[in-house]
Amino acid sequence: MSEERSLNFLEEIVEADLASGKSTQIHSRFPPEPNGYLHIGHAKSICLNFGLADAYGGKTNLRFDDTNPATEETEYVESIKADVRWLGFEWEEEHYASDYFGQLYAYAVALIEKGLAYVDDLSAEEIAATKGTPTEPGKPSPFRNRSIEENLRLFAEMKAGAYTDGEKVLRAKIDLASPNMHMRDPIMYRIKKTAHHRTGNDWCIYPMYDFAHGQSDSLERISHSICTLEFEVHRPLYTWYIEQLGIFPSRQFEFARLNLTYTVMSKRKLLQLVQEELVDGWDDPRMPTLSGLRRRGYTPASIRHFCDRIGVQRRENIIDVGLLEFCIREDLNASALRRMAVLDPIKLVITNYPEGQSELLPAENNPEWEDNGGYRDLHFSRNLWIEAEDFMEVPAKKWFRLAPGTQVRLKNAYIVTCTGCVKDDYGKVIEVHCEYIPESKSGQDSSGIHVKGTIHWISIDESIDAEVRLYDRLFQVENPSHEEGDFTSYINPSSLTVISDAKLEASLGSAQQGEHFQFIRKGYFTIDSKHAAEGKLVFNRTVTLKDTWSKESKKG
RNA sequence: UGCCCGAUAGUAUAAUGGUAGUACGACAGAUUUUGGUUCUGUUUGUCUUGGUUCGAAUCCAGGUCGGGCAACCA
Repeated sequence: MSEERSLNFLEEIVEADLASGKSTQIHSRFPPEPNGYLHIGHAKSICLNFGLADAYGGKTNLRFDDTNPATEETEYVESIKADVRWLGFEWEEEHYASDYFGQLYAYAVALIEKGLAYVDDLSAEEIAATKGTPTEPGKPSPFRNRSIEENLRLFAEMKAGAYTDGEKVLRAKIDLASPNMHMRDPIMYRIKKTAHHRTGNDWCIYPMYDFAHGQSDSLERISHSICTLEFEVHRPLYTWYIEQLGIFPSRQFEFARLNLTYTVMSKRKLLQLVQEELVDGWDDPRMPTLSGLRRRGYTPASIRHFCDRIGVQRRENIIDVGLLEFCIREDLNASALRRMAVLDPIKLVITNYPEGQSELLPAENNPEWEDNGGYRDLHFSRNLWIEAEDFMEVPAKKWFRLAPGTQVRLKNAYIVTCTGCVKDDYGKVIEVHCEYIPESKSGQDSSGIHVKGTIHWISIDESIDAEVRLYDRLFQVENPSHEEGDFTSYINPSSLTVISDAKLEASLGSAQQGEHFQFIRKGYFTIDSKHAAEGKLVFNRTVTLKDTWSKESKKG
């Protein structure tokens, strides 16, 4: 965070609250529901909550909003905790809304005793039908005026399991004519005879989110409860419960959720992609989940920087995924080791380099570092692999690479002059020929020749094989959710390309999971945590390098 | 035809009644043994109509457009 950076609206609120004494300490919380994996939209919320507390000397809790046992699982709890830690944050206290079930039940009883809640026997359909519409008031349930004693008895019976799912609910008695639909006698408790991931079969009634969230914040003394915009209309209800119960007044502030181009961000849609096997699980490297980004090779720092840069406001937004890519390139450019890898190999024969001869040439590990990050030795010989796309028999305009008669430098080695190529019976180029210039050796070049192009290469004798997985954006359109029809019909059919026979420099044979490499001129890569196995190297492409040539070549 | 929220370059985000700035992108150039990095420059913006004011992106009013709200989901 740079010093001259201006405050975002949440920081302004916090500073004002601290200055006025409204808050003495900032206490925030990240409140996920354990029913799915965290995605980059959650990262925005995490960075906001933890960042705010951090900046003002406060603390942040992790609280699982686990009030719906039907969809929640311990597996998700574990993945969420791992993802938050991976992102680089550690919470002060770990809580579960389910820890408050007893307290919440007591709160409900208190509201019944104040005549502010009643047990309703209407079915879900009947309640919906009598709720009215945004322009018409709702109609009271025939059970709305039950006595406090009867409500107390019925609610206790609900808790004791005397009724079946859906047979009765507990409703707050507020205002059926409210223009805010959430105030039209909202449901507080429903019967669900379902085992809960933490409380097992202790309960058969569960509080609704609206009856749990605000009180949970209050119980934890959360000073600033920040959430996304869609909960804005819930705020009056949240406040109503707090006031009627006379408990600590946490205050809620809403911000606009993150949207990213060429992907989807709703848990429902992400779940659909997983269930329909349109992707390889929640951690598919094309997914915007934190586990997917991690497997893809994104670093926690790059995601944190991204969240810093996108800012926070209350207006709907869609961030260009190019900004995320900029952030990871920025990070990896500074940290990743440079290595040579040929993804689409074609043979290059240096016809004037003696058969059987070879030499070791030093290559820098990272030109951004002091001393270039040290050097490793590259094996050089007569027969090399080069990238097929680095040769054009009929060169394009502004072509700096190999074509009959042109000169290029082989990175860290010699300048070569292309003398021609060999084709198969179908006219496909299968071999490129060239002659090297001995006095142009890298680091001791006395040739005086300046070439525009430099290409990467691998000595055929010393190369190793690997599978390389190239990823592109998952969707073909900027905003799949805004298109006609099912969003899955906009999936990019070439979002994954698997190369089974890439040629890598030998040093990559010892690559470890979690290490990041720049394959020179090709992009940033990391070991795939899922497909790599003993004796089988598999790399994921995190992101390509910025490619001004591809733009230039498209100009025609 | 209800209620709530919002509207600043292509995308985000500042300017808090006083010179519309920054980032990413795009474009042009320099440097470069990665068509990478780095550096320099250029381009594009206050939704609209009124009002208040010496002065409005900012305050007020009307309009337009966008988002949200009628789950026993969160």
